[in-house]
Amino acid sequence: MTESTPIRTQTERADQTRARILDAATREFSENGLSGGRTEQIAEAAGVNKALIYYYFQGKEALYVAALESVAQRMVANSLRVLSFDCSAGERLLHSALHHFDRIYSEPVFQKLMQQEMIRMTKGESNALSPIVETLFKPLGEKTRELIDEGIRLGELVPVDSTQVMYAALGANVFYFLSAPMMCMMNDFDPFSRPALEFRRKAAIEYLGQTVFTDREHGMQAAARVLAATPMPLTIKPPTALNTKTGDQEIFSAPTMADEQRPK
Amino acid sequence: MTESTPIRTQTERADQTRARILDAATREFSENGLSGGRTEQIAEAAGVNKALIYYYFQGKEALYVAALESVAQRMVANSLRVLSFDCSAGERLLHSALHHFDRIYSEPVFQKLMQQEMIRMTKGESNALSPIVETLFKPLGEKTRELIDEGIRLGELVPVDSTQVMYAALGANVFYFLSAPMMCMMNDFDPFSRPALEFRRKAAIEYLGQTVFTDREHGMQAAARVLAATPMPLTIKPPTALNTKTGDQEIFSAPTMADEQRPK
DNA sequence: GTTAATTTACTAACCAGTTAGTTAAAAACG
DNA sequence: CGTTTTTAACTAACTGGTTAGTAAATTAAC
Repeated sequence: MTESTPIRTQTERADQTRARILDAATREFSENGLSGGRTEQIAEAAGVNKALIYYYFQGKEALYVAALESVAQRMVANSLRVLSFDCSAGERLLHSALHHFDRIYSEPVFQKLMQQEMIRMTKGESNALSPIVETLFKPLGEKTRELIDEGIRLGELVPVDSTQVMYAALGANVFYFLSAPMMCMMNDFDPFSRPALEFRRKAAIEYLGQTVFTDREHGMQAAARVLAATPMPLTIKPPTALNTKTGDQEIFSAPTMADEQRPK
Repeated sequence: MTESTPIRTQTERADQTRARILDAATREFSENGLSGGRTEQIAEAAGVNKALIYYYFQGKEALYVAALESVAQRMVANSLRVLSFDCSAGERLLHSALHHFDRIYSEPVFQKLMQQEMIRMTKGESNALSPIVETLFKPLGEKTRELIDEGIRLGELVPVDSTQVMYAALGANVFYFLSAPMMCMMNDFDPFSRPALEFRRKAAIEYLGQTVFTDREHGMQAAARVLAATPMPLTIKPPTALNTKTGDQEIFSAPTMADEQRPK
C-alpha cells in the first residue's frame, strides 16, 4: 500500500493522512455533493478508518468546507496568472476564456463542487462558501471585469455591459459541459472526446473574436494567436475515474499519467 | 381539507390524487434531486399516505421520470411556439433567448430538474431522460440550429459555428441563474430581484444584437423590438418558497401561471 | 511511559419500500 | 329500489438496510 514511504516522523505521517482524507473528500463530494457524499467512502478511498475523519475534522460539513477551500485556492491562483498575460485586454479576455474552458475538463473537481454548491445555496442551506468569496472569488471577478472594461474603454471591445460579456464567455463554457450528457444523447457524439473538445475550444474562442471585438478582423487574429499559444492539455478522464472500488487509494493527480480509457 | 371539492366520481378523485402526487414530486425532486428527494415529503405535500405513491407509481425512480417528462412537455411546447414567431431569423433568435431567460426564473422547476439530472447522468447513473430526448429535445434543438443557420445563410448573422451561438446564448442565461447565489455574496445584490432581472434580460438581448448580427445597428433595433414586444413576466419567488418546514402543504404558486391542475 | 494516531464496535436516526388492513364507491343481485 | 358483494382508493405501522457520528480500546511514536 504505502511501501514507497520510507518511515517518516509522526507529524509528517499525520499531515500526509490529513491530506489523503482531504483529497478523497474532494473527489467524493465533487461527485455526490455534501448530502450525497458518504464518509465511509471517503475513508475507504483515503485508506483510513471512518473515525479518523472525525479526529482530523470537526465533521462532515467541516470537511466539505475544507475541500472546497483548497480546491478554490488552486483554481483562483491559476486564473489570476492568466489574467496577467502581457497582451491587449481583448486578447487577455480570450486567454482567460480558453483557460476556463480547458480547466473544466482537465481538472473537473472545482466545477463539479461549485455546481453542487450553487444548488445547495439556492435551497437556502448553510453557506460553505462565504469565507472563500471575499478572499478568492471577489478579487478574481473584479479583475476580470476591469479587464473587459479596459478593452471597451480603449475601443478594442464592443461597448456592451461588461458583466454580460462575462456571463456569455463563461456561460458558454459551463453550459457546454453541463449539457454534455444530453448532447451525448441528442447527437450521439461525445462532447468529452478529444476531437469534440478540440473543435469546441476553437469555436468558442473564434466566436468571441468575431463577436465582442469591435474590429472583427482583429478579433479573429487575436483568437488565432491565443489558440496557437495554448495547446490543448492532456485530458484527464472527467467522470468517475477516481471511483476506486479497487481499493487502491493511490495518487490520482499525476498530470501526465495518461488518459485513454475514456467512455465509449 | 378537500371540502371545496363537490364530491366527484371515484375515478375523477383518483386522477386528481395522482396529479397531486406528481405535482408534489416535481417540486420535491426539483429542489433535492432524485436521491435527495424524500418520498415521505412528497406524500405529505400531496396530502396522501406514502404508500399511495407506490400504488400509483412503480417506485421513486418511476415517479421521478414521470415528473421530468410532464415538466419537459410543457417547456418544449412553449419554446417551439416562440421559434415560430413571424419575423426574421435573427429576431426569432432574440425572441427565443429572451423566452429562455424569462422561463428560468418564472418557472424554475424545469431548469432545476435538468441541472440535477445532468449531474446524475455525468455520474453515469440510470438514464431517466432518454425517452424524452428523442420526442422532445431533439426536435427543439434541431429547429433552433436551423434558425441560426438560416440567419447566417441570409447574412443577417455573423458566420460562426451555429452550435457555438446556441451555447453562448443559452449558456449566458443558465449561468446567470446558476451563479446567482455566488454573485449575491460577491456584489451583495440579489440577481433575482426585479430590477436586476429587468436589467439583465435587457443586457442579454442587446448583447446578442450587438454581437451576433452582421449589421450591429440592425441587431440593436431587433433587440429593441423584441424587448418592447415582451414585457417581463410576474416573477415567482424561485428559491425555497416551497420548503414547508411549517407543515402546511398549501398552494405555492403565484398567479398567472398558465398551467392547471394545482392542488386545491 | 506518555501522548498522538488509528481502529473496533457501537447507536440513534433516517428512509425506501411493504404488509395487512380499512373505507367507500361501484357493480351485481333479487 | 334496496341489499349484498366486489373492488378501487387509501392508511397505519412496520421492515430491512443505510449512515453520520461517538466512545473506548489499541497501536505506534518519541
